[in-house]
Amino acid sequence: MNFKGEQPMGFALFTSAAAAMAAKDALQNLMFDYETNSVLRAEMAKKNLFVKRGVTGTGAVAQAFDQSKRLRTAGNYTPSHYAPPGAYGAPTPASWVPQSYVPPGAPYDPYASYSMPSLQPVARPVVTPVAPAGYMPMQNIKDNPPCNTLFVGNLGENTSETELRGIFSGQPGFRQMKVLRQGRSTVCFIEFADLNSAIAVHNNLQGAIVTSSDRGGMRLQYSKNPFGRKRESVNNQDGGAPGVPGVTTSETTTEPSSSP
DNA sequence: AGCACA
Repeated sequence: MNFKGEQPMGFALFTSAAAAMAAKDALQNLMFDYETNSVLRAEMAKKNLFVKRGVTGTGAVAQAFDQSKRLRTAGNYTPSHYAPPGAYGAPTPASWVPQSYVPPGAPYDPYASYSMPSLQPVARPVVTPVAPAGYMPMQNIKDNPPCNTLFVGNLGENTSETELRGIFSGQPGFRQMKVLRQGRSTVCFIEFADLNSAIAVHNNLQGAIVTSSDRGGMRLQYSKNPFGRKRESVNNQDGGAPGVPGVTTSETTTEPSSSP
């Protein structure tokens, strides 16, 4: 290899430790330069990336700081502002780094207005109160019941299919993707192997920025018509009788052959 | 603010 000791490196912040580990495994040993046979090596960082959101509004570019450097330079550092690390697993006290910094009076929750009553209590990543780099706040007003296929909206007309594929094809459970051009906007369908994979991506990549799109973050919804699911006739065993579906009261129960 | 393909 050409590099000796001085190798380029980078850090990426994920919405949850689980998501970070999934990405790490997905990208591990990925060959990113076929000419030099350069292979990507991914590790969990020793410290969490501290991300500060720009103050100027929607177009502001997020800036990332090394948490350790920030701790060194921070003036009045009040640990009382830090919340317990929630679902990140019990960290050893020695290596514990404050995870959820809540700016006093300015809590920021990109998923604040998002609620899905029909969602089953599946493990959702703890929402980071500060937007990660590369994400935009995204309102997801109307959504469909969770299924294994995601609908991607808020994509500009010249959104690169290659970029979308790069974003989604590495996600756990990814099956296939279809891009649909609709005049001045683009939509995209992604099928996953199972419901949980779709839910994870729906939550983790909500509002993620697609560079080739000119509309900021993408909107992730569950598809109305999942991949490969034909509209199947539901269990209608009552022969299509209108009104009350076959309610069986104790009085009307018929014995098969009570007569001689 | 837009849901195709089987």
